Amino acid sequence: MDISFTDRELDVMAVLWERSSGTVNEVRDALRDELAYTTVLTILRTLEDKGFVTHLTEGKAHRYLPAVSQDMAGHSALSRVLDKIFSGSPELLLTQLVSDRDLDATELRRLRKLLDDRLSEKKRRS
Amino acid sequence: MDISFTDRELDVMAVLWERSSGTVNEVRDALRDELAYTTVLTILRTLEDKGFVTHLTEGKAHRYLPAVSQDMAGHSALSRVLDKIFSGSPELLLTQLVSDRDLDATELRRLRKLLDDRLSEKKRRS
DNA sequence: TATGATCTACTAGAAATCTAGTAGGACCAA
DNA sequence: TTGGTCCTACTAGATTTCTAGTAGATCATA
Repeated sequence: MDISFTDRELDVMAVLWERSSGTVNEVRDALRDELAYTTVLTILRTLEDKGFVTHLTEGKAHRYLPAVSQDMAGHSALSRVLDKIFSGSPELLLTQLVSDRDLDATELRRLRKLLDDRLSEKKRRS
Repeated sequence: MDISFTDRELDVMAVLWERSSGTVNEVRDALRDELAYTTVLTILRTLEDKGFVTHLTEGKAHRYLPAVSQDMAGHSALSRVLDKIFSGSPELLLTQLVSDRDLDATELRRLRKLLDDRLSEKKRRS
């Protein structure tokens, strides 16, 4: 299954993931750009059509919830970026990541630890 | 400057990056999907309109070249993915990366070395 | 020189995207 | 009970994306 969002849809999903759920107004307020109420509603309905969000009824309004996790979306997005832009090379991607954000030493060490843990876990299992 | 491609455009850019340049036919042959010659031409012209590729004239045909580097495109794509999907957290992104691809120990060590290098470079400069 | 192959330029149509307006229902306050 | 407010459902227009066809130029070759 391929999960992919248009730019606007991604803006909205980011809000829903961040706060776990949201009404039209909550999403609207959280968005950077000033969009009409109905515009945000339309985007949410489109996302619901595509199966990426669901909603509950809350009073007379709807509360929208993500129907796909950040992990799933991240998986799709990352594979696309990795394959098409970084020629499938995780090193290239990581290089870009650390230089882009100019990560500080603490952060770099955290990342390294992450790899260490992964390595020892791998060793243990083999 | 924000660099972003539609799905099809990205397919084409991936080909151009990989082989440094390409005629319509070369690109067409390299694409997974079977597209009409004129379809590929149209995509290249759109990309040229947007300033993402240029072309040279080669005989009666055109040879298209990327006008934006993989690095630049990668920077844009990664920031978007990082911000919107991984909440700006490089750890989350790296976690996804290593688990997605189930990288082997060699690869993991390579990535760790990359971080080590970056760390010592940082130390040296401070 | 006529013909076929190849290439670009132009055109086009369907679908998706992005934005927002209007209608109408429900609810609350005066 | 009427008027305002807030919400969804429906509708709609402009733009972009995706795909590809047609026309016309150019070049090689028979």
